[in-house]
Order: sequence, then C-alpha cells, then structure tokens
Amino acid sequence: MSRASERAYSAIRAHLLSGSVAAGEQLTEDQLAQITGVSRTPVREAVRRLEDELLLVRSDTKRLFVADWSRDDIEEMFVLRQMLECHAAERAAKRLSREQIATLEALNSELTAAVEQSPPDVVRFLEANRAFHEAIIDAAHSPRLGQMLAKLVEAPVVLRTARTYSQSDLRQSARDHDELVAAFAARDGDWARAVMGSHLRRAFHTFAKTVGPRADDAANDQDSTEA
Amino acid sequence: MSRASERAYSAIRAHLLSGSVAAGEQLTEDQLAQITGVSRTPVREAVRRLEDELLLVRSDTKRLFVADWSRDDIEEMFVLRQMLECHAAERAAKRLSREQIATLEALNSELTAAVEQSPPDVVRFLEANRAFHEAIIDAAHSPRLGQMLAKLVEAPVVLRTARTYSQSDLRQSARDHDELVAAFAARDGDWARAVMGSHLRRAFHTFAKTVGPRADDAANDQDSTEA
DNA sequence: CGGGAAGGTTTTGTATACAATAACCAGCGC
DNA sequence: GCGCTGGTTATTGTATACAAAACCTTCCCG
Repeated sequence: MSRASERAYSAIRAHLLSGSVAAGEQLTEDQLAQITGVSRTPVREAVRRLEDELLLVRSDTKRLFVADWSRDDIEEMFVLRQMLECHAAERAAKRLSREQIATLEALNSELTAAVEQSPPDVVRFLEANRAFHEAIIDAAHSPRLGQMLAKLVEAPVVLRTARTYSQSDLRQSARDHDELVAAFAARDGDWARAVMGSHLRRAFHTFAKTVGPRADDAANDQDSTEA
Repeated sequence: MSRASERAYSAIRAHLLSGSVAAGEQLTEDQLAQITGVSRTPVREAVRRLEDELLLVRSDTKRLFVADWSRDDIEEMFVLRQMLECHAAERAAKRLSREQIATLEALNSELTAAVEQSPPDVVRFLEANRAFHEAIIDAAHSPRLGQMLAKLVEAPVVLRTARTYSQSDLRQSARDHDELVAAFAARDGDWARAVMGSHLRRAFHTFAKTVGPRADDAANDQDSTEA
C-alpha cells in the first residue's frame, strides 16, 4: 500500500487500539483525515481495510463505527482460528526445513526468557508469540489461509489492554510451543495439529475468563451461542 | 455498497467472467472506468474488492492484472472451502429449523429437476446449488465463516466456462444433497460433516480433471504442492 | 400533545485535476 | 552490440470540490 494510505491505516489502527476511543462510537472520515493528516481518499482505503479486519463496522446506512465484539463474536473467531491454524500446523509439519525449526526454537527461547523475567515482560512475550505463530503459518505455504488467519489473529490483540496475563498461563504457552517444535521435528502432523488445538482452545478460555463472564452456561436456548 | 461503486464491481466482474479477457493480462483503472462508465474513484473501490476475492492481482509495483490461478491455487481453495463448509454443515445440523430443512429439500428438488431435464439445465443447476449451499452457511450463524466462504466459493464459478458437466456428476451432487438433508433431519452433525466433506472433495476431483491434468502425481519435490 | 413534513447540517459518495512513481524508449559512450 | 542515462509517456496515488444521501431540528397542522 502506498505511503499516505499506509500511514492512515496504521495511525487509525493505533488510535483504535490505544483505547482512547470507545466501542460503538461513531467516527467520520473527516475526523480520521484530520487525525492522520492525509486527505479523505487514502483514509477511505484504510477504513475499508479496517472494516475488512472487523475493527470498524458500518451501519446499514454507511455510517462508521468502532466495532464492539460480543463474547460470541470472540468465541466464533477463536473457533475459526483454531480450525485454520491447526491445519496450518499440520501442513507446516511436512514443510518446515531444519533451519526453520531451529528458528522456531530460537523464537521460543526468546519467549521463555520474556516469561521468566520478574515481572514477565508481556510486550516481549506477545511479540515473540506473534512471530512464532506467524512463522508456522508462513511455512504452511497456503496464501489464502495466511490471509484469513491474519484477520482472525487481530481479535485478541485488540482487546489485550484489559487482559492480565498470569505467569502460569505464559509458562504453559511456552511449554505448548516446545511441544509444537518437537512435533515438527518428528514431522508428525497429527501431533502438531493436536498441540495447536489445545494451545488455542486453552488460550480462548483464559482469554474469555477475563474479557467477560460467559453469557450463559446451561440453557442455551438462543440462537447463536455454543459450538 | 453505493450505486456507482456497485455497478463498477458487477460490470468488471462480469467482464472477467465473460472470458473476453485473458488471464495474466494487464488492466488499467482508466480502461475499467471507461468500460463501466463511472470515474476512477468507484472503480478503485471495486478493484480492491476484486483483489480481495483474488480475481485481480497487483504486481509488486501496483500494476493491475487478471489473476490466473494455478492448479495448486485451486486445490488450496477447495481444501479451505471443505474445511470451512464441513464446519458450517455441522453447525447447521444443530441450528436448522424444520422449515429451513423443508426449504433445503425444495431447493434440492429444483436442482434435481434441472439435472433430469435432457439436456440438463446447467445454469438452473448452478443457481439451485448455490442457493442450497448458501442456506446451509447462513444457518451456521457464523458471520465471519460466511464471509470467508463467500470468497472461496467464487473460485470454481470463475472457471466454470471451460467446464463440461456430465449428467452423472450432477446426479451424484443431487444425491449428496439428499443425504445432507437426511443428516440435518436427524440432527446429526457428524453425518452432515462427513457428507459435505466427500461432496466437496469429489467436486474438486471432477473439477480438476477438466481444468488441467494434475501437475505431478508422484515426485513432489517442489515447494507448494500437495496436502 | 403527537406526527410528520421542510429545510438545514452533517456525512458519505463521485468526479476531476494534479502529483508521484513506474515503465518505456531512444540516444550515447564504450 | 550492450548497457547505461536522460527524458517521455503511461499508470497509480492523493487532494479537493461538488453531489447525493442521511440525520436532525423545528415548526406546522391535526
């Protein structure tokens, strides 16, 4: 993407993630143009991208709002992410080179180091974690898969502000990654898939615990709950 | 989407699907603006959408080309579609109302009628088929899933011009749909998933047979082949 | 007091002019 | 002839002005 357009995109995104703007709030293209310092044309491109990533939504009448995700939305995204990323892990197990596996190992050492600091360095953890997962997705060599996952992985990141990471959660993540590396080294796609599955599903539950008490436990009469 | 923008989108799309433009050919926004009769601004929006749907691609230097999909691209899309649509079928099995199941039955009668004409009415078949699958996806109540699938389902449609549908293939599709309806009526998600899986995987193979002889059967040394 | 139309204001959509960048081509030195 | 360099054209990117649509307020009439 081109300069102004790209600038608008990251500026708006940063603005949204900074938490200085409430979910559900209306935005106008003019506002965003002022904030970002470019004209409305590139802002509109950036906005379309952010709509696609579901950070922004439009009302039926084309007005622009900050998305606010329900717990069900979050769960839906986790379910889809799990499905796709398990597939990615399985494919990656067949495709990763020795060097790439070594890289994953290094990334996870970095991640582990971040976790074992006291207090744990969450930012460093998140960055290493992102890189680790991204490397796996890349190795799956499935461009559309990568494209889809890119969108879904946004979700938890967006709401991470509210999240408090316990050290034991972080440690478990590091262990999962270790096991994933082992599965890759063994070229065992089924193993990799299984580990990725539990890794992500647990992530969902720890995430859901903080983001909001689950909507309803028994008695799901409604429409769009539960898988 | 707004009027001009929407018009541009469908005009360009139709233009691409008409086959009057070769894969890999360069297009310019000006050309498209002339063809569609609107200015470049809405054309650019339409183009972005078509890029997202992978019907158009941009070179590293932002020039615009008609996408040409390799056999691997097609297979990748079928694999992803299968993964997602099996999930949709499973969810739908738990969520479809009696009326919705009846609707599916009706749609499949329509489809069967189209198949049993002689010669079979392929256009009518495709339309009923599309409606059938769409109804299932809708019933899954997973908006992002629907959004993703919408893109993937484009793929075969685009290349259908070259396709010759044999009546036996069409009949098998109709039978699959019948079994799917039975699985839904029994509220058996596993069954529905399994039927959808074989349905789509077979579709891939019959599709692949016509679109091009498979790249390589044994000896997949290359990079991005085979699942 | 309520409903609903009229008009003004805000916001999004489109056209167009211009700027920036990439592709092309010709001429020159070697 | 080959490759580079300069300028020329083609193409995409951005700003801005205007058009269309939606929203909101107010006021009028029942």
